[in-house]
Amino acid sequence: MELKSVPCCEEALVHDAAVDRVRQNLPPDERLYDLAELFKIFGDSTRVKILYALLESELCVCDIAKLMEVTQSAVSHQLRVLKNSKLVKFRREGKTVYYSLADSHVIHILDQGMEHICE
Amino acid sequence: MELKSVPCCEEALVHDAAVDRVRQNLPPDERLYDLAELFKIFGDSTRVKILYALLESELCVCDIAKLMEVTQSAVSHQLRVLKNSKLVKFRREGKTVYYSLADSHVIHILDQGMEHICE
DNA sequence: CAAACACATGAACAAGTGCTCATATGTAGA
DNA sequence: TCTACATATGAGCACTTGTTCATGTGTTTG
Repeated sequence: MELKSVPCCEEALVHDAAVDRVRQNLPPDERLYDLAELFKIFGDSTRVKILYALLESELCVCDIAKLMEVTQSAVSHQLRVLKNSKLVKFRREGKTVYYSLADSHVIHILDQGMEHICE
Repeated sequence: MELKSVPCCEEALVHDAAVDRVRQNLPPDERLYDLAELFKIFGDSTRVKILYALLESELCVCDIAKLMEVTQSAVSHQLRVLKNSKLVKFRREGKTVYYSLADSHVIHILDQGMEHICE
């Protein structure tokens, strides 16, 4: 993508030093991209609700659907997203599949977010 | 929205207890919705990059645009989103507007996410 | 194997999002 | 007040996303 060469703030010399310093300490683009992808997963109320539900107890797809009052299909689609992002794991027992949180990072991320909300 | 009355998993009696318990400990829908809205803000690489930049130093709009190699307009739009969510604050000095992180919650949320990425 | 159940998945569509472009607002200086 | 600069904002558009509906896959039971 090309950028127009717009005249920028003229205190350039002063700010350039700060900009360069910031640029050097910035995580690589790819990592920032991955981080945004992760938060994107948490950025949907259906998925957040699923995660909070699994925080309490391991649950099968059907139970989650009942709990949330959405279709089994919708839940299944979202569980796939969560599974791909390694946020939940699952085990099969006969016909039913039980989902649970993959690790404690999920809890910590949710907690930090909640803390900001409840200021 | 109406839901089709689909026959659900038949161990209903067993699971219903778990479902009810989970339902009771679940945060209210509105809170879950707000939480998702918060994470949605972090779910964009442009905004995440802006936040990481501000983590180092207070910066004016133009510097951020230079740093990120995007247009001033794009930065300004995103800063508005961050401002509305109380994730950044700003101060005016003549023609230029300096932005900085609103509080330390932002840092903690980013950190928790990074930790999950870098597993 | 056939039937029933739990779950997964693909297509399609409506709603939301982030960018660009053009323009408006606010500020400082002549 | 006129001009230049820094930033903000509105409209339009391409792209993404979450849901629904229909159907496919996998498992158990008869």
